Formats: sequence, structure tokens, C-alpha cells
Amino acid sequence: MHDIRQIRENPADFDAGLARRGVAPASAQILALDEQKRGVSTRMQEAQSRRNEASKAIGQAMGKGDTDTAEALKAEVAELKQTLPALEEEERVLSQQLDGVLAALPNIPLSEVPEGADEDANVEVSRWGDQPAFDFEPKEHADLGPALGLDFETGAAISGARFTFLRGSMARLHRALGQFMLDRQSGENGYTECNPPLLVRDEAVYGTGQLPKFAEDLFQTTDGRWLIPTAEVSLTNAVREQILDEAALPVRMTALTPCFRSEAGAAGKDTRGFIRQHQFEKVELVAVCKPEDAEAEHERMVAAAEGILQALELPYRKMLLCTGDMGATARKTFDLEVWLPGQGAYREISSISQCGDYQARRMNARYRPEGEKRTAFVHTLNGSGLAVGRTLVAVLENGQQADGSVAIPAALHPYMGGVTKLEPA
RNA sequence: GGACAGGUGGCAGAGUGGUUGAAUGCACCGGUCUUGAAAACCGGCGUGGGUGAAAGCCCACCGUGGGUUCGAAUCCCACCCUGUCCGCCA
Repeated sequence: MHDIRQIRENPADFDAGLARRGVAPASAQILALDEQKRGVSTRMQEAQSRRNEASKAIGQAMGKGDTDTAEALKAEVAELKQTLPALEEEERVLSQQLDGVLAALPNIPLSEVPEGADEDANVEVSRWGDQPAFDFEPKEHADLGPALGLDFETGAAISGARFTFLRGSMARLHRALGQFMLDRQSGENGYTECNPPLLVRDEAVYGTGQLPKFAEDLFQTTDGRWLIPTAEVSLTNAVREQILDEAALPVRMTALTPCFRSEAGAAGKDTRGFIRQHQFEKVELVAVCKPEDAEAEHERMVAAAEGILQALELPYRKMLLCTGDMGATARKTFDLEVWLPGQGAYREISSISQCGDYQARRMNARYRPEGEKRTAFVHTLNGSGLAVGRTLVAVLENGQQADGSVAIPAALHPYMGGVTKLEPA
């Protein structure tokens, strides 16, 4: 959702921002619609004003027992009612149109975001860790995993493609990863642990921006709710329709939840293995803060996600996404890509975005600056810290041994009940 | 799922269909008093939008959406939510 005032004041900047995303200029259409709406709105309000005035006078006349005057005024209002409903309807339709246009456009990238059409234009910011050396040909997790309890066949038999059944130490390792990450984010990193609903209403999904444009990426329940595609939806909407005290900011939340995605547009992509599933777990980080703190909060969140990879000794690189590769709600996004030796590639394991006031406007989430009367929209940020399934993949591929076993990172040992490696059955 | 009760400003809580955007109390802000504070007293104090250089003026909003009416917080309908009790249930 964009600020109509800002567009009025500086339409050229707005269009330039959209152009960086490869989106056609929209300000001319928006401003025309806005002007039309305000014209109708003014006429409507004038008519309402006259109606209110006359109605008051009727009340006063009747109070004095002046029936003649009252009847004359009633006739006058009756005439107004010939035109008023049409104006009200017109105003409503125009408002909806305008809101629809404003809500459908993506967020404007910050100036430091590199321009580009797709992931090829992303900029590598830094690398951490050495890629492990193998004296054998490292396997992909999809080849390595089945002997260790990563059961793709059973998952498919029960639920179809893109579902996996985990057994034994593999299931435990998966749980250990989630627990470890959640402990870390809620502990030293200071995000409040939350356990939010996984089924949410339309308004919540609209608030974070997945609706109305991306409905086909989501699963919907028979009673009309949506399965969350990420805990970002539940956590961010925790502040919807609120006016927060400045002292309450920043709000930092984390949750370990399943996420559900239909992967509608991903036919044929990552069909093998555990990388892209309809259901996966993720530790999500969400922050709600003052506008001036968003940049620092973003860096803080990236560091919180990086800390997990470092603790697990997984090599990764940090990418600044280009304008064409960012999600629609984001103003600036860093991806963390973990090294997968079996694939010989870096793969996304975390995506950390600042959304400015884009989601806050949709949710009507505001705060009151200390000592001021006005309210202002908060800024929201979200990031994975991390995706559990993909981290499992990274642990398997990086920790694999020549004999098909997998060494488990030391940081997870306290969570593994004495198990330090996965052994083939 | 069934039966009741209810949803009003930051909170609590009034509100015979007609100057009610809304009494009152608390909280909050400014002032008087005080060495300082408290108390007391005086004043201010919802959100969004339109218009205007500004002061101001106007419109909408009492869970949401419809309806009745010259006029709705108040009457009618539907839905949502909360509470209590009953049933079922991990």
C-alpha cells in the first residue's frame, strides 16, 4: 500500500521507483483517479452537509410544534435523496479502485538496491567459512538422505509430491535444528518467542501482502482461512490495527512454525530432494520499529540469521538482492545462501527484508512518537532465522563422510541425546 | 454444535431516534499554587478524510456490512468477535 499524498507531491519519483522494478509508470492513472474521487467526495459531502443541516432544523421545528416548516424541510431533503445515494456509491467505487491500484503495486526499492531483472544481478556482499574439502565425490542430500531416514517415497505415498517423511535420528536432527535456532533467537538475540496460529484470516494475509496478488501460492481451508506460508504473516499481524507507544518499540518476535506453500509457479523446480516442499519448518524473525531504526534493525536481523550458520559451521555468502529479485513488499532484501557441496552451489537459506511502512499501511499499524499528538506508521522487517529443512540439507551435504554417514555440528550435540553422527541403516 | 449476555474514546463506563463526536471518572498534556513533589483548582485531550495561505469550516466513524427514517450509537436484518453455561473433544 502506497501513500497517496507522497505520490501527489512527487509523482516522478514514484514512477522512477517503479521503473527500477520494471513496473510501468502508474502515477498519472493514480492521480487522475484520486482527483476524480476527491471531486465526487466533495460533492457528496456538500450534499450530506445540507441533509444534516435540514434534518437538524426539522428536529428543532418539531420541537416547537411548527409542523408546516418541518414538512417543507422534509420535502427538501427528499429531493436531496434523489442524488445522494448515487454520489455515495460513486465515491465508494472510486475509493475501492484507488485502494486496489495502490495495494497492487510493489514497494519502492531503497536507493542502494542494485538494479536488475533477476538473480543474476544480485550483489555478493560477503562470504563466510571455507568450503569443506572432500577426498571423495560429495553426494547431493537427495542421494545421501534416504539411507539416513529421509524418506521421500513414504512422503509421496501419503501426501504426494513435495512431501517427505523423516525417521529416527534424521527426524531428531530436524527437531534439534529447530530447537537450537529458536533458543538462540529467543535467547541471546532477544526476539520474544511466540507460538502463533497457523490458520489466519484474509485480513492478515492481505496485511503482509500475500493477498490479493499471490493467492495461488497459498493453501486455503474449507472454512475460508489460509495456511500461513510463513510465520511472518502471524507475527507481523500481531500489531495490526494498533497504536503502539514509542517506548514499546522495537517489537522483536520469533517463532518456529510449519509453513505451507502450494509452489504453484515452481513446476519442475527442485523436484528432487528436500529443498522445495509444500510443508516445511522455519524459524521466523519479525521486527516492528520506528522508521529511523529500520536500517539498523535490518543489519541486526541479518546478523542474527548469520549467527546460526556460523554456529553450525556452514559456509555461506550474503547477497544483496537486486530490484528484480526482491519480493513485492520489500524495500531492501539480503539473502543468505548456504554452500551445498553435493550440488556445488550456494542455495538460499534465509531471506531478510525491510518493508518500510508498506505492510504497516495495509495493517494500519502505527505508533505515537513520544510527546507528539500525531501517529505514524511503524516499519516492519522479517527474515528467516533459518529455514529448518534447508538447513538440514546443508548439514547433510557439508557433514557427509566417505562411508555415507554424516557428522553433526557440535552446536547441535546438546539437542541430540548423545547422537553425534547419522549412520546409514 | 446449543442457550443466554455483551461489543461505545488509551482504560472504565453513561447514553428517552432529534444541536451526542458522544456525560462522568481514571490516565495523559499545559497552567496556578509549592523550595521541589503530591493534593487541590483551571484549561486541554479520539481517528481518518475533504477544503483552505492560515484560523477555521465540512464529511465519515460508537464491532463489520446492509436496511428503516427527514434524521440512527439508539430500531430491524446478516455476519464477526468476546464472556458465561451445556454438549463434544487433543
